[in-house]
Amino acid sequence: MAEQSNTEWIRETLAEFMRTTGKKNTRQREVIVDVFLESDDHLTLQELLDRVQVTEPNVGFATVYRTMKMLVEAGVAKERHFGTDQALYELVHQGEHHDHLICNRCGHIFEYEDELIEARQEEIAASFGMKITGHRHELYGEPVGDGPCNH
Amino acid sequence: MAEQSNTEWIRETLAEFMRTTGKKNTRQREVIVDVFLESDDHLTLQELLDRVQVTEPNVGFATVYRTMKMLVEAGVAKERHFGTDQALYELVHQGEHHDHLICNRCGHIFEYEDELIEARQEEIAASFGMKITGHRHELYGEPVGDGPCNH
DNA sequence: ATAAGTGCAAAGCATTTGCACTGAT
DNA sequence: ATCAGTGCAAATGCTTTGCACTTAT
Repeated sequence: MAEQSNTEWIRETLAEFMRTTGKKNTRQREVIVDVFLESDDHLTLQELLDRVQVTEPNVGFATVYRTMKMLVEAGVAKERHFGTDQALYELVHQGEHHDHLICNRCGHIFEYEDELIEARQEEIAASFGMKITGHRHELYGEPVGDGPCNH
Repeated sequence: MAEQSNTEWIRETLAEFMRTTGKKNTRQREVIVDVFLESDDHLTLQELLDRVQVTEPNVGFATVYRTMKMLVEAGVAKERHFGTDQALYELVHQGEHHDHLICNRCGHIFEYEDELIEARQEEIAASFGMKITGHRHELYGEPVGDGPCNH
């Protein structure tokens, strides 16, 4: 299945990164990576820590913090900031790119991909003599009706 | 000129807001608003404070902080967060909307408006049964050539 | 008079770091 | 043996707030 192969890709990419940069394999990092891989969601450091501590109660916040930074550096995780000042971490899916639509009512995060917008961004940048190295596109909204949302 | 009339619009909108919500006019607020209006730029609270203190050395950080929050509430200022965790404030221009392209090399902030993207966002939201209440679109990039940029 | 505003300093809070100890290679 | 990793607690950095005093209405 696709999910399985992305997990494989992440593990391999990370292993390669760690080999190249001389990082060591530790029990803590293994657990953190496992927890992160198991949840295809947007998690705060605290949520990650809580889940890690189920297996390894002694792991500290700083270790999760540093490990997630490493995953971002290795290119297998992304750090996001939606409205709040708390960082959220999400898995990178090989070769994919997506942006986010956040429901104001329940906090649900939708993901979307749009070629048209991506292309348009490049044109805009070019019109200023620039090329894009990164971007951030977040939509905030609410359900069209006004019942409670079922996201 | 157009800039003059936007200043008028801001002053009137703000006066109306203050009247309606029972806020008082103070010397501090006048100076802060003047400083903010004079600079059509993206300013941190500290930068605003520095400029305010040229005229009114006793004004404190908290007053600038609270005044800018009020301006945002009144709809005449916007608070932005580009990359750093420091808030930047910018003037609202009546009836206008724009997004930003930030130069990684020199920090210059370009502003752009794109109907096509705006429309596309609505379509995307609609495809999830949502309507947009707000959005955030930031492009980060660098000059096409590799000389130093002259922004 | 009275309710809002101000300035200061302290509190919040998420993030980041210094350091002595532990553990992987 | 060596050097990276860990856990803790303390330090940051920006933002926010409590409080006693001041000022606009």
